[in-house]
Amino acid sequence: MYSCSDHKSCLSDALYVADKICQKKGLRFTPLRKIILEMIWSNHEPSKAYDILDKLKDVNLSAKPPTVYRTLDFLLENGLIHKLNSLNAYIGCSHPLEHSECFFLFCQECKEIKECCNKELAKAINQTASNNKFQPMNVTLEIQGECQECTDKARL
Amino acid sequence: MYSCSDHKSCLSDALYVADKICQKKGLRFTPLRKIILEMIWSNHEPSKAYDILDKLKDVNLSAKPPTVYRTLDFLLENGLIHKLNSLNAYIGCSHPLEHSECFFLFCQECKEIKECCNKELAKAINQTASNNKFQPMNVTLEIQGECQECTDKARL
DNA sequence: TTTTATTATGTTATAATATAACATTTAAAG
DNA sequence: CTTTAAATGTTATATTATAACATAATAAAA
Repeated sequence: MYSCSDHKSCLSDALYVADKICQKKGLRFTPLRKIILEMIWSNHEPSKAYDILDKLKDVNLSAKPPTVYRTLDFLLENGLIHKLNSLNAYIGCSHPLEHSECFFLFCQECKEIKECCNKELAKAINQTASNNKFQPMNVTLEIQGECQECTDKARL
Repeated sequence: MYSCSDHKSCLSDALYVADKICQKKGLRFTPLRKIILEMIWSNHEPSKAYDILDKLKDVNLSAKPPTVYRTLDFLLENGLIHKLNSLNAYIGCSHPLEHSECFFLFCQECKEIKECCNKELAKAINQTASNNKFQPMNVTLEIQGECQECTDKARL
């Protein structure tokens, strides 16, 4: 799905923005937080907590689940990553702080995630909630399917 | 959130429809499947797999996780229940077979779920997918927040 | 600059959710 | 019937996540 011509810049941009945000909010972007965010941004696929833990053990032999989950919580709380509930996995946020409602397209073929934020859709969701006299606080919208590239490949 | 004046009829309707659907599809609506669907429909709150297992043990002492998960899989596959990914819980489908895309409102206060299916919203989602050249196959839309009744109560 | 408070991380243990693999039973089809 | 297929039983284990308490590192106050 992704055609980022230079993934290194996806990664470095994400780290740069994360650092900025932490500075602005007076939060500490510690080495642990940085390395885990780096791992999550190593590609555009969702990362599983225990896979992160395994990688982390290469660096820190004594890493344990709470090490990872605490860091994921920090990153989630500060909008630097998202949790994909339908996959029990985590993905870097491609535009932290810019909005609150993010939607996800997950290609079951190439396993890549695309974060797509669309005001029309957000509006439609809020309208639906409103029609039901419901005050939305947290929206999970995850669309699984197949991206164009994979559909094209399958046709060959 | 719910004001079903007579919940017994929610339950009996659901069981009746499930039975009909199984007949139509040539599937067996066994006692186990029926009792678990009944448990799920005992209220409008999401049911957790291990809570179902605990209840099931009252009836069948030797019930074990696969007993429950297999039955949940059957009910899911045949559109009789939905899984709420953001809660790791299950809820009865309020209109099996009538459509494929169901959205959920979950009130964090009263814990009730409302299934809300809205063509406009489904259209907006498909449009978003289409704009991203993406073929949707499975949509998870779960809105957590507060229902009117609970908001009103809090104001008193 | 030392002390104190706060935040982050380490560590042990366990909870909660879910599935694999194989055995047995039950019901359906021939 | 009896053979086959579907459902359920059973044992074991995988996967995901958190509670609770100990220690270390940093920041703030004195």
